[in-house]
Amino acid sequence: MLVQSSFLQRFPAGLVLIEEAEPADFLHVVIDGAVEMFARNAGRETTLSFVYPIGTFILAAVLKDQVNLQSARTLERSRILMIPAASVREAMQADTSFMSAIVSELATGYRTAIKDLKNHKLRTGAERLANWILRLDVEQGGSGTVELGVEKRVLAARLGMTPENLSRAFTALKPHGVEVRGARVTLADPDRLRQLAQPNPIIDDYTT
Amino acid sequence: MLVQSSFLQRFPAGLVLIEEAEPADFLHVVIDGAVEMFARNAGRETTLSFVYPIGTFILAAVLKDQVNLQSARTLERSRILMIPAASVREAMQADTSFMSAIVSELATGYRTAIKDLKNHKLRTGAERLANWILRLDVEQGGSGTVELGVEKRVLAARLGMTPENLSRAFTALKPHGVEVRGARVTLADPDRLRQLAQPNPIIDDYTT
DNA sequence: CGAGTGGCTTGATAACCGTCAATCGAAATA
DNA sequence: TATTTCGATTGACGGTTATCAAGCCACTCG
Repeated sequence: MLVQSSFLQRFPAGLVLIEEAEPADFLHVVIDGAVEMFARNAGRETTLSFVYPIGTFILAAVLKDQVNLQSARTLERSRILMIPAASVREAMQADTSFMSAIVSELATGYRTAIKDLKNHKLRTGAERLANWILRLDVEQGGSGTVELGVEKRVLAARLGMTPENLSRAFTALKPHGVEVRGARVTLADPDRLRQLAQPNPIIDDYTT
Repeated sequence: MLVQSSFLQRFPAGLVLIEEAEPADFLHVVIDGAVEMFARNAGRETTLSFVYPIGTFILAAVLKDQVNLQSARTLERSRILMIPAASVREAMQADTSFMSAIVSELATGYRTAIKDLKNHKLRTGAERLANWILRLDVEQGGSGTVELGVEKRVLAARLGMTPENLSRAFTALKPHGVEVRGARVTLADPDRLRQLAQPNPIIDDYTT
């Protein structure tokens, strides 16, 4: 029933999929590509998260039948599964294991948001960047060579700073063994960077 | 079963109930009093939220059987209902309507965290304070006279600033009709304050 | 090849915020 | 009443970040 009512859509890069303050009509599942969640207020804009396969967005708004708190745009060509909000709510009531999965997904998202809040309230921009790089290094095999994966201005918004400030943050990390060439970052001395970053398992979403 | 295994405890003011990075053994329900959720990192500390009756805390950690991301301390004498984590998880699987309630509570908490993140990334300290006061005014009847309800240094941590900076933020709001005397704030011209604050229903948790 | 484009970087400046130190003031205590 | 205490405030200063402007660089396209 869920699958019957939903449909798979292709979108080009840079397309706005949903707008904040609008009703959450569909639960979105990223099958392929990448999506940026962002929000605006009083002329300012910030990026709240990236969603990669297989990830969902605006689940909470769908469940509460409320408006989106965030907008979403594709970062690249993407395939998105769109499931009508009402179908999600019905399926949840009909299928306990599905509801259980939703609880798990919601709890994880909630905890990630809390971590992000701590990241922003308890760290400077350079520290957030250092931890971002260290996480990427772990995710990419710990070779000491890291691909940023997104444009720097997008990364800046994700880290809660301006592109100018991101440049300066990279410069500040240079004495700690961080070299940047385009989208590729090399770590001469990960331990020294770790000393600055002080990665914390209850803020940063990776182990070791 | 839930009620059988759980117990109601009284705590004095200022007592730490749970510590971050420790396993979530009990779901906590604030029956009476007030609780401050806070977190530390690298010598810094910040307050993430206040919990008043009837509110819960560390629900997500309990459900995922993981460690707390936040610490909790009482702001005043409080009565807390403590429910063993395993009981919560069992009851959830046994009772669909209970699980449904958990979904709702999780989704609300998730959305509140996102709002808070937007509040911090998209506003200055003075703007956050202005919106905080306007929300209190609405909650307290819209009379233009507002009780802060917590010590200023606690409020400062909640708003993500130092006590010194909170003092200066109050001073900055003076030209917008905000007068402070101790814990009581009076709004000479709420509309002028609103013009500065630009309250936004998808950031601030109140409706006009 | 050359001009244009867009992302990135750098510099100058100002706004914002944190830290340290001193002081104020109200409430509790002797 | 005098004193102590502690939260709140103020001033000075430095660190952090945003803004504005200019320049750099790689890539695209004519």
